[in-house]
Amino acid sequence: MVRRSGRRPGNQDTRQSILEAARSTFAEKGYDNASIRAIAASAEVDPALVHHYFGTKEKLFLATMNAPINPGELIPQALDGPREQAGERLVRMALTVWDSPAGTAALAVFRSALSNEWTARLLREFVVTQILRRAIGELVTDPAEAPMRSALVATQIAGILVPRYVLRIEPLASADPEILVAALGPNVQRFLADPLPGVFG
Amino acid sequence: MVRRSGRRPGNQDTRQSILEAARSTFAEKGYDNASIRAIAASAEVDPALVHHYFGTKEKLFLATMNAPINPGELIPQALDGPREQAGERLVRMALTVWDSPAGTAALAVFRSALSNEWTARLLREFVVTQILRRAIGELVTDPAEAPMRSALVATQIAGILVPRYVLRIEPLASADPEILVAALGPNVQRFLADPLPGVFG
DNA sequence: CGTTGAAATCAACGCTAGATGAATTCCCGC
DNA sequence: GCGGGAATTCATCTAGCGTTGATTTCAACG
Repeated sequence: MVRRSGRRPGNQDTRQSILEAARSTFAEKGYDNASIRAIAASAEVDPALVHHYFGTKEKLFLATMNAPINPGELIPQALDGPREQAGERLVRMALTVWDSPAGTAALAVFRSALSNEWTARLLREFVVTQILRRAIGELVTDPAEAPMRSALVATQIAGILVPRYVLRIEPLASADPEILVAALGPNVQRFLADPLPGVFG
Repeated sequence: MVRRSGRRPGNQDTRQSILEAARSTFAEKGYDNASIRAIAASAEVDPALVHHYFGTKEKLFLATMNAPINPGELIPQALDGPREQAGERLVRMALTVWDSPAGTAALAVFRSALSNEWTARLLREFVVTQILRRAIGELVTDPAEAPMRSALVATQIAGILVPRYVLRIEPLASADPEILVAALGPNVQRFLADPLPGVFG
């Protein structure tokens, strides 16, 4: 029997609209403060339907993050190019991601990680294994210095993200991305490759 | 009859111990996730007593932050000294504050601000009026450039605080303060006074 | 048709939260 | 030594949460 009887899984845009409502609600309020009931209301749907589709709140969160976050394609772009401008490329990549729709999902993870334990673990593992080791680590020549230099680079990225997307402090929140690239790129570059007296040696 | 309710003999520094319990609990869990019941338990006190002393949860939070946060004395220290090392002094000051007991309160505000709306407003106003305008603004020569330069400096400070105190990512979390001063001081200095091509002009 | 089974809703459970007001106990000035 | 008021606790109230199971609706099939 190829086709079974019964109602076709019709109108699948309900599932999709729940996902979208979840993504924006999680991004806005973080994991804990985003209630399933609020998500359901935002999708104009019964709360129980959310469970029907996604099971638990954790699974809904993971489903929300699963689609948009896929660093596999972006990272090579950041690595490709002259070494002296790697700093600028990293900043530009971060801003591009966070200004895109996928950035909403990233913001959700980030905001949640700051107040919830298991989402924090999620973010930490993702950042360490995917971003720091895989991307930034490649750009640092001396392996012994890689952990500290990667962490310092992360410092710069977090430094933009928090004021610009989480706290929305002006003039950073509405600054043109290229201005931030010009401002922060050299600092990132310094952490990647310049000698750091007082830190190493 | 077993003595269950009623006034406790001696030791009426209860109010103070509630404040301390509140401060550390807020710092650890943020505003929303810190329950009055947990604070009361940590102070070995009935939850209703917390309300008796402080009214609402918001008022308790404000009372908790009121005492320790008083930047009036610190800021002159950061301003005093050679202009070329102002960046390092700012970083050192930030780390000193956050490593002190008062830093617990600051951490509470900061962590709360990342997931809660009204505490975010609280932090924004405090940062903008007290820190940015009053302190960092003094160090920037061109007034037209002050807002952006101050914000960029704030970027650097936030960049250390989040990984070091909120997320506790190594090796930043346990790095010696002077190492971070050496690493980040020059970046801050650049934002304070160096020409920023691509940002201004 | 009638059957089927997914979509969607309803009503409720158990839990935790902040808040309230009455009741109880004790300190302190008189 | 006594009475008022502050300190402390108790028992609740209300509201919202995630979750569950029963129930209803309805398009697609034989």
